[in-house]
Parts: sequence; C-alpha cells; structure tokens
Amino acid sequence: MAAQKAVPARRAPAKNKPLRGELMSADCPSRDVLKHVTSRWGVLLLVVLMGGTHRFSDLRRTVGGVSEKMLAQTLKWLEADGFVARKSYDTVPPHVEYRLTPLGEQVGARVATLATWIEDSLPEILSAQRQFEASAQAEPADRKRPWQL
Amino acid sequence: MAAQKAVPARRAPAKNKPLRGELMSADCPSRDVLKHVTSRWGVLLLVVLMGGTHRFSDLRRTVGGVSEKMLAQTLKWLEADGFVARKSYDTVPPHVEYRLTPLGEQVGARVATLATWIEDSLPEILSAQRQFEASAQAEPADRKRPWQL
DNA sequence: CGGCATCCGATCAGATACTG
DNA sequence: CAGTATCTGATCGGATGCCG
Repeated sequence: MAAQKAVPARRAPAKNKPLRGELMSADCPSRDVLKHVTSRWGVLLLVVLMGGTHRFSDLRRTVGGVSEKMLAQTLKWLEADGFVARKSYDTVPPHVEYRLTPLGEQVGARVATLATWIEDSLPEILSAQRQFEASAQAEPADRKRPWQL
Repeated sequence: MAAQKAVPARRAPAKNKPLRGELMSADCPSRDVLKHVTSRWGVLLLVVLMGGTHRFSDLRRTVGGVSEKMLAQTLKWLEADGFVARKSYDTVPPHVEYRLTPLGEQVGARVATLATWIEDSLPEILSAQRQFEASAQAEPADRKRPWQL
C-alpha cells in the first residue's frame, strides 16, 4: 500500500491564487530550467544574446567578471535546454557563434524585462535598502545591543 | 588623484543595442539585487507572495524543499532590498507575516511572468532538451550539424 | 512559532595549465 | 580562438540544537 496518497494534489485550490504552483513541488522539472535561466551568468548571457549573435570571446568580454569555465558551462546549460544555438565554423582560428533560438528569445525577453526593471528601479531599491538599514538599528527590539553592528 | 579615468563610460553606444548594460559591469549594484531575486528560493518566494500575505510556516509548507534556514535567509535578503515587508505580532505563540511591498509587487510580477512562461513552455523545453541530447550523440566528433532551429 | 548559531557536506566558481 | 581538465577556495544549503 502506497502509504501516502497517490497524488497529494498540492492541497485544495482554496480561494487563493492564480499560481499554478507545480513549480512549488520540489521535484518539478521546471526547477532545473529555472536554475539555469536564473543562474548568475545565465541571466546576463540571455540579456546579451537578446542583442544578437555573439562569439565566445565576445561574450567573455561583454559580460564583466565571467570566467571561461563558467561561460562555457552556462552556455552548455542553455544550449541543452534549447535556448541557445551554437554554430561552429571549422576555420583555422576556431570561430564559434552563439545565438538565441526562438524558444530562447521568449525566455530571454522575460529575463531582460526583469533585468531592465531592476536597473531602472535601482535608485528606488537602493533607497529602500537604506531605509531598511536605518529602521533596523532604530528598533533593536529591546536595546539588547548597545554597540552598533 | 585617481590614476584611472573617472568614468570608463562603458564604451561608445555603438549602433548596437537597447541594452543599457550597466548590469554587465561586474561592479554594478544591480548584480546583488539580481542575485537575491533570482536566487533559488527568491524566485519561488516572490511568486508565492504575489498571492498575498503569508506566514513563515506557511511559506515553508508551500515552497517545497526549502529549509528554515534558507527561507529565513532569503526573506531577509528580500526584506533588506525593500521587496518584502515583515510584520511581527507580539503574541504568545509568535506570529509573523510576510507580504510584498509595492516595489516587491513590481519585481514579483516580472519574476512570476518568467516562472509562468517556463511552466507553460515546459513541454516544448523538454522536447528541445531531448532533441539536443539526440543530436549530441549523433555528432560525436567532427560531424558538423546543419543546425536546424 | 519564528527564528538564530553551528557544524558539515555538496556544489559553485576562479585561476591555471593544456589541447585542437 | 575556443574550449577542456584539474586543483582549490568560497559559498550554498541542510540538519541539528537552542532561545525568545
């Protein structure tokens, strides 16, 4: 006997939300895709590639701080997920180009929207951060710490 | 005096892109915000909180696989960035509620858009993954593939 | 209940060196 | 130029235990 219910059916739909939430399942395959897409360099790579085809070294130069290893690694993830197409010209000095697939352009657009919003809203965010820090030390709850942090 | 240029001015605008690209700077503060928002649990938390106010244990139960430590950690990041508001009722059994701030709702909406797209497109993505794996072993060495998109 | 502190293993990520 | 391989340090992230 399966001890547990066949389908836990992530609880009754309730009156709550519009969120499909299969993503909340921990074993949902979406998690892996999300991981690649939202990875440190995945986001930046998708944004850059929204601008068109780029070469390996090109990407390396454009995305500040990325190492060759992580660039290759992340490109492989995105390629395996079907978001990036890799084209290799068999010339003397190797020449490889990367571009988004149609699928990649769709996810890239959404990632770019997020990234752009953050950039545009950075002033507000930084302001909110300062406010938080200020009120954080303003209410140490019960003055348990005389010293600042 | 500053030995280096005051403002490297991330290169001429060129004819290139709509990408502001301050994000590509490696030392851009946006990177940190992006890191919190796109972190493993940050994404899921924002999506869940788009559905309204939730308690700590509530979130713990809803987001499959998250540990208390990471939940607390991620909530703190998001709170410090001004995306999440934490409200603590001083009752006997502690009662703490988390909800999105107006700023958080904006970033949350974009994150949710991305997450939703991935869920909806999962069939296509999985299909693309299989295609890749298939053609990957079909061209083990130097067999160039006419990359079909 | 809602945390925080600690220990510890797993994974990430960078520097370096080497290959086609 | 475009990677791959390896070694190592940093960080992530989970389990446990304690406190308010």
